[in-house]
Amino acid sequence: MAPGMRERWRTDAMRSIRRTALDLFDQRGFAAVRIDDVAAAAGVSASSIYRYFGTKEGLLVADEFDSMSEAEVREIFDPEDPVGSMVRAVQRYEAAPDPAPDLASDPASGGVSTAARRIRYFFDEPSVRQALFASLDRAAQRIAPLMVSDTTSVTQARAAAHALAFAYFGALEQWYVDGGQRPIGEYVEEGLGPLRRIWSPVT
Amino acid sequence: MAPGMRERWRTDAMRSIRRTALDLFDQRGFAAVRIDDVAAAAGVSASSIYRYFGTKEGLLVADEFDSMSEAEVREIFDPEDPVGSMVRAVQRYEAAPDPAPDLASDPASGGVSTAARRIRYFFDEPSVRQALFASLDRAAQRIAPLMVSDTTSVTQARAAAHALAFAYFGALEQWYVDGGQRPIGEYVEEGLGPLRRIWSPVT
DNA sequence: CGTCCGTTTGAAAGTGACTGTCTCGTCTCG
DNA sequence: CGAGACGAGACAGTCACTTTCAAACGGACG
Repeated sequence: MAPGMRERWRTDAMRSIRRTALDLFDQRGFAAVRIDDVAAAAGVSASSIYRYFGTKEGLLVADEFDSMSEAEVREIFDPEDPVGSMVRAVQRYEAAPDPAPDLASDPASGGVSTAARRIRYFFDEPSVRQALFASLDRAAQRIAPLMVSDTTSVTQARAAAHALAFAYFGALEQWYVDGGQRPIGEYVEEGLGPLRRIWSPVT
Repeated sequence: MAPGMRERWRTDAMRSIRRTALDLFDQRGFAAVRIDDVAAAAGVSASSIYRYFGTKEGLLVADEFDSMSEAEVREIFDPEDPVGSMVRAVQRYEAAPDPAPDLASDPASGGVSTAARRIRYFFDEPSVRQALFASLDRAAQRIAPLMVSDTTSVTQARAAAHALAFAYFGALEQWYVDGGQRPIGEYVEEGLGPLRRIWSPVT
């Protein structure tokens, strides 16, 4: 359970790098910022950034889902109520405080959480959008096996998993397009609501 | 209506380049083939390949949908029966002959249509898979507005469009994983079938 | 048939994301 | 405290992709 100093330092470094990168992206634009710039500003080497995040887009698209164990996935995702699971997941995400809540809020961030600031790139920056698709795809691959049942074939489970993951994306995009006035959860509930008619709790 | 020699030559060149690229990919693997190799083998410049296809993945992921007019999309996609539309679309694709049916079948191709040979890369090559996602995303963006109705909000339409497009992908992947024994149409029908309970013909 | 114009092509140089390898410093464990 | 494992930085290399520019080509018109 004790992670060891090494691992903890790595986690802290990753948070710091991501914050630095986000600040730079907001200032100069995603395309205009090079990995070297982020590395220099964060005080690490470019190699490390690739070790940590894999790609430039990885700085924005965190795969909390990827690092979850099978058990954790099962806990979050209920095959009996997939739509409700997604709604709860996004509500938890929305309510969750910053992974690195800064005591002294950075002037560049304007007090907005990094989670909220990242989302803009999901929809405006094509390459980031693509990376997000890849992330949703991986998530779908993980929940698909959980959906197989007596009444749901492997093919149907696979289709359903991708349908859920990307319908979720669609709802999120609409939330973004609308300027994020109403809470995200409502959009997911509204957008995915019709899917309850297929996989509803207590069928 | 007469396209002019220039345009026709361009179309022929594109077909030829794609065939050449596919042959090279099959021989040496996608990653091991450079754009320069394709250019040299096809007798064009690398610049032209980027002009024609945009990216290396574009050589495999053709966006017939992108080049369709609004009217053509409306003709193919029936908002009253979205699932049926997808099934019919894939059946048409499956039945359609090669865009460039070779009189003398290339020994490298083994008589398999280029359409069938391409699919392998959709699922095995990560970057191609991503490019396909982008293509499905664009398709979803186009059909989403068509799905808005009295009973379907903008949010629901957007979610539904992405759900349909990517559920389709899931069904296709299962078809591929199974080794493509049964026809694709059956997989799409099976995988997307449950969605009929939401948007069925003659509600 | 010759000429001019607009579009397209190829050539070439440049950019930057990403990879592989090596060495060195630092943490962990005995 | 020392041996070994492990991760970070430095560095060179590859290649997808972009931009620019001059030459070549097709098409319309005299």
